[in-house]
Amino acid sequence: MNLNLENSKTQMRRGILELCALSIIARGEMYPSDIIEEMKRSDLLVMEGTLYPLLTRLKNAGLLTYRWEESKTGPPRKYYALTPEGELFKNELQLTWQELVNAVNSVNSSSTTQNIPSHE
Amino acid sequence: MNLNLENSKTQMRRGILELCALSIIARGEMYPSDIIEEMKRSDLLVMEGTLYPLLTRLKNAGLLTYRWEESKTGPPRKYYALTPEGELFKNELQLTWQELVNAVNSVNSSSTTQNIPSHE
DNA sequence: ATAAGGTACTATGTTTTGCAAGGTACTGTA
DNA sequence: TACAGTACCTTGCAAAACATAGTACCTTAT
Repeated sequence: MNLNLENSKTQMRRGILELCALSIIARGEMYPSDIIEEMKRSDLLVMEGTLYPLLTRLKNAGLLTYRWEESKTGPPRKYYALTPEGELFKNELQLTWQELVNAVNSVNSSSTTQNIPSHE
Repeated sequence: MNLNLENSKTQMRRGILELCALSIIARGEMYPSDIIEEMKRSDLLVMEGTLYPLLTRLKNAGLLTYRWEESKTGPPRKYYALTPEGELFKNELQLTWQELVNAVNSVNSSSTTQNIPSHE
């Protein structure tokens, strides 16, 4: 039951990666190493062992498709793209994310003013 | 392997509740039903079965303390308050949260401009 | 006194997911 | 053939949210 910052960060990442992967792929076809690079660029570290199962889940849910493409520097790559359903779901997730941000801001902002002076 | 909005919402909530609970308690002593009410007010639904174990974890980690207080309308209540360590940890979590928000915004914002015209 | 109903706290089992670690397979070079 | 690099995949573990059920205390009514 380790309660440290690293662990909390991991917990916060949950459910966010789904949205971020969809958002990044929405820019255009991408293969996993590209996606990892893009996330790194935004200070969102992702492990291979996280991303591959995630992409498989999204593909099985009909939100992504992929095509194989040969590479000159190694084995062939899976280039992912959004399906129409994926586009819809991405938009819903963005809305959900925005609502969550608002909720957290709301909880945190009211902490400064409220000190509830007790009658005395 | 259900991939629906409700599930994604739940996953996004993860790790946030810890921060929100600390933030709410930071306003002053609270007992669990109060906290649930406060969160509901900010559109952050929490189940009893989630909050009670969470508070226990935070207390065992030395971030919270509590005292019993009698109630006129039912059994005694556990009023929680932050320890100095809890205050510190709350601040760290807020920073972590802000970094995450920035990262997600960064990923989502660049989706409009980037279309990477390929050389041809 | 006892029963009923509400409030508050606790415990158990399931599910999901991030991550670490390890594995497979294709490519080019020495 | 051996190797290094790239890319993809799988397995097992741990943490946490939730549903559900249960315990305990208090007040009120019969």
